[in-house]
Amino acid sequence: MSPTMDGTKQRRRGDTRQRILDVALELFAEQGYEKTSLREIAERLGVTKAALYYHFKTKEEILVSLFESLTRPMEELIEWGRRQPHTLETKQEIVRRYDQALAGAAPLFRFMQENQATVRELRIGETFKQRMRGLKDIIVDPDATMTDQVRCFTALLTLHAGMFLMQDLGGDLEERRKAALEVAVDLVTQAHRDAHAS
Amino acid sequence: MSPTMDGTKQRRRGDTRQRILDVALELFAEQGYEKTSLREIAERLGVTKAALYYHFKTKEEILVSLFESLTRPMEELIEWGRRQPHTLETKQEIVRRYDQALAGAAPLFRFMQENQATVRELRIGETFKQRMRGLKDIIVDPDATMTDQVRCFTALLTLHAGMFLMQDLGGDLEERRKAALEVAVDLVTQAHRDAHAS
Amino acid sequence: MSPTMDGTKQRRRGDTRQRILDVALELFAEQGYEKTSLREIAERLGVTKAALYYHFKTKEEILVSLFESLTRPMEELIEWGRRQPHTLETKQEIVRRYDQALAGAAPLFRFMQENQATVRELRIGETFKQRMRGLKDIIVDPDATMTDQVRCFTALLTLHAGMFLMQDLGGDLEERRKAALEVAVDLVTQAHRDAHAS
Amino acid sequence: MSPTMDGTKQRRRGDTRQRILDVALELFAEQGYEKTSLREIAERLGVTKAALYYHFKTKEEILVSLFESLTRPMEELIEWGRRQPHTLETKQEIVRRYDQALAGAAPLFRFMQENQATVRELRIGETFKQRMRGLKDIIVDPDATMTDQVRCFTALLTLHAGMFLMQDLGGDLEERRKAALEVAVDLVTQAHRDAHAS
DNA sequence: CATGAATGAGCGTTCATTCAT
DNA sequence: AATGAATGAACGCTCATTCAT
Repeated sequence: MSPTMDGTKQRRRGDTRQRILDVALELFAEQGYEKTSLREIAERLGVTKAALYYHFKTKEEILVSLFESLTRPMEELIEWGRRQPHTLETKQEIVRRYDQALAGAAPLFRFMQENQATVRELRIGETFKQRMRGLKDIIVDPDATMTDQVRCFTALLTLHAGMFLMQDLGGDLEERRKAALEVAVDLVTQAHRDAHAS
Repeated sequence: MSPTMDGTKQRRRGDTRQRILDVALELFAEQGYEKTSLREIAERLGVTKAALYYHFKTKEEILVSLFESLTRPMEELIEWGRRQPHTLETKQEIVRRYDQALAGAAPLFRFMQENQATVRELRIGETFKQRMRGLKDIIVDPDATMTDQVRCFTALLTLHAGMFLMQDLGGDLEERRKAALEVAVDLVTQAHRDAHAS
Repeated sequence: MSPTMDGTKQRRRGDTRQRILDVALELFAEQGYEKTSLREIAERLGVTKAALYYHFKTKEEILVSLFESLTRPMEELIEWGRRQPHTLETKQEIVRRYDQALAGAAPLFRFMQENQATVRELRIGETFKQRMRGLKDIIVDPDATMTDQVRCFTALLTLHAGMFLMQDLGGDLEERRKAALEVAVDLVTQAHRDAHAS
Repeated sequence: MSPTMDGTKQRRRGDTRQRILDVALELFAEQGYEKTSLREIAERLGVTKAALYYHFKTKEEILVSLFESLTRPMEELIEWGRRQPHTLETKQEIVRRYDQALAGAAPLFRFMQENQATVRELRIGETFKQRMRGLKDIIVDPDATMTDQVRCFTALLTLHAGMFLMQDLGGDLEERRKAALEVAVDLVTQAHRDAHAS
């Protein structure tokens, strides 16, 4: 009965923590945070609730852990953006890279979008808000008119919507994402040109 | 003991139902649907939980009632839009009027936006989805390119964002709303022109 | 708008009390006492719960009233039986008449049978027990062997069973009742003969 | 802190599930199913309501569990009976053994008898009905006259009555049971003889 | 590394009942 | 003769969390 036996069960040794995260993300995204109980997560994994508490101190910590690992790219993007000159090219590149970051952690972002009320009261709420502010500061020119500021903000929104909300437009996901990216780049470009017009 | 006596208690006779709706909307918008308990609503009103059940069959019914009464203008807008020719002017007018509808029921729309995961599982979820689809069908030209379809969809999003999400842009609410409306109209216009270019 | 107008509503004037009893009996028999709520009774009648309280002091009183009016024949039967000589013919006649009494208030007796646990804690519980004891004293000879006493008791049971429990035996209700009556008479007769054998 | 310490608390380790069943049966039989609340059961055990839910999914499941474990002998009896020839001796033996089965789970059977209305709506209702049908099919000859079929059915009833209903006949329980058994055997015998008379 | 057993707080809901009108 | 509005108590159930083993 060595623990290294590669039976279906034993093979999983040590990655329980990751499996918890996987299942939790799936369920959080599907049903929301409050409607997903630890019992449900545990059952789907074939372990007991208490096992979850070996790996995480609270339910919220599971979410924090998911958030931190999955939004690393977004954080790096902001850091990168901060060091760039505020040129049009930078802004366009930010938009393109943010689109990538979104796609890379789609379930989490979907969750964040659909559970805003919940997230607001959680530790990650403020963190996320700051990230969005960081992004905004890069692509929004503070001297621009309010209208152009809105355009830039909307650009970010469009990317989110392209991933999660525009199913009614038909076409497949990739097509919609591509179009959304185009619109987003367009908005940022337009805002930039307005601001730097002679 | 005339019913017009303005005693703190007697004055309230008969309007309990409306007071429940008021308090519920306030709390739903503030904390979310699941985190708002009937106990909380009742306590804030100075009645017992059971009293709520005299006026509404379930917790969900309170929300349904709020939804139905507060989205009437949106419904009427869609009906009006359907009867109009699909001209640019109509689309612009829809956007303007939708902005009005949003402003008139801001707390509810904020609630809908921040509790999407919850709403999706509730009766009003599907209804709301259909409404949004209805709006989309009016301002989105089905023959347009995907990019222009996204532009129209984004226009609607921008209005929502103008009300709830753009606080970081500074300025006051009215300023942001005006700018958002401008961007929205612009997006719809651009999409329309693309589609009807020679 | 005279109250004597024979509109569907107005015609019922004054017999609401009886209509409550009718509906209550139907529901009590169908679903049991505890599972039948006053709300349900009121709704089915198209009145409010409070109206029930105009006619009856408590839920239990509705049942008491049903019981008292529907078991009058049983009471009279016992009074009659007490005045008769304890002959075989009397006993047989008691069985026959009890069969009639049962048939005349079948829903109530079904209710009593299926809700014994509940009835035991209600006011009518003791009353009913005394009635059964009264019946027993007439058809059971106190000097008889225990076996013969059981036979007589079983005779009564058989009648109940004939009305409510023997559906699995096939045939129609009348056929089963006739057979049950025959068996009951038979049991009483056998008990009597045993006791009076030389 | 050895688990064999006979402290009032420690001794109980691991048998909570059984203690729940014991207390539940006692209360269900005494007061009925609906009038017995989980709070009551928990309090009597010195645990919280939630503890019950660790061991059973629902209140109904407690009853199902009681039913299944306590009616095993009845089930085995039916299986045995089905494999026997349909002789008089078999039928008599079934009656005797059923008497034993009843005595072995008296509180449960008393509960089933006194809560028929409730049981009918529960999962065990149909199961129990099928069991009774199974028993009936063994001791009731389908070709017999309705009267003889009723006799056989009555035989089973008599056994039930002997355990629960015949307290008014005086004597002690054992005496009544013996007499009831005698009457039951007699009824079955009589039915069999009628059917197989030349 | 994980389980078994349990808790305390709370939830949405239902009920019989009351009472001023 | 009946309603509208409300209550207090209870119910079955679920949850995140704890802790000895």
